[in-house]
Amino acid sequence: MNTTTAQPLKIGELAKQSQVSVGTLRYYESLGLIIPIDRAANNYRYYSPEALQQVQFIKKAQSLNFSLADIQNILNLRSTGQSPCSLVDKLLNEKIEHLEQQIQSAIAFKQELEVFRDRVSNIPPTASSDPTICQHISAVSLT
Amino acid sequence: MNTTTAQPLKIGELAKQSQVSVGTLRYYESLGLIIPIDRAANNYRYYSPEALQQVQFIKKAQSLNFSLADIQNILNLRSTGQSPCSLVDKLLNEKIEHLEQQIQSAIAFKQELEVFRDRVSNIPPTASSDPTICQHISAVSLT
DNA sequence: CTTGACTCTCTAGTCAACTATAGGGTTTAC
DNA sequence: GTAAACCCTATAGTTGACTAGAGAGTCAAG
Repeated sequence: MNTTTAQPLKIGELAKQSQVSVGTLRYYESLGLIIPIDRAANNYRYYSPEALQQVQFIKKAQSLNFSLADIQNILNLRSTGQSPCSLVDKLLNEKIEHLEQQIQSAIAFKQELEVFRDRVSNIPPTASSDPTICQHISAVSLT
Repeated sequence: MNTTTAQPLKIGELAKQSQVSVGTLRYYESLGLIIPIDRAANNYRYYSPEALQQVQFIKKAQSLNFSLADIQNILNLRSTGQSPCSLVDKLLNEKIEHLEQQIQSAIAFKQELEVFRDRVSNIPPTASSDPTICQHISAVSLT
């Protein structure tokens, strides 16, 4: 569809484009997260251009606390005998729900930290070098 | 202030109340995250009741991707020579900012997963047992 | 036709955050 | 006054997610 002819990538190219090390890519493969479309006669890995998006998906999910095992459960369904749809659906619903909880939790925690910060910055200099500040810190903003 | 007389806790009690193992509490102490108010003659650790809140704070921060080192930076300021206020303020501002980014990112990712889920559940059964589903999965919802 | 940049496999090391175990002392309930 | 349940230190092991290194094959430029 694109004007640029989409050629298979060697691992080093995928690494550079995705900002993920070659070692990490091979590690991901060992977990079944990304699989090269081909191994040429020379035994080099060749990746489809979509692999780049897949790696970015992995990175994004990972930055949101998904473990590689989680991600594998989402991505690597080919091997399961059952129809993937209901499975994916279930998994995704769980993940979406969990994400929603995390968002709410993060919003609340951010507010707590803000209250905390404002409290701390209102403590006069003399008081703030008081060792008991730590007691305050530990007691503030902890619902 | 409370009607319940607040007595120092032994490590097992703190563990039970905070749902954190005794081993983990000792580990936290080794990092300087929680410090017992006292060591009795028997060498047992005794914690103030506020320690419970502190442990909950740690757990909450941790669930939001703060490392124990991060948390220690926030909590354990007693030892720094400089006034903690500006330091805490800086740290907290960074953390709040980062949390805000994570929230936005999580919201966006959640939406992506929802789109993804809806796409998957619209694939007819025959298609969904097609091995190429994985190609779709890897190509969908990956901004 | 060789040199340097790439690739391969396999094994081992690292770091964070725990968890478990050994070997011993203490407290509490009966 | 003893047995169970607790506490102590110190060390070692585990898990997840990598990172590094050895030893060897491959490809592209000059």
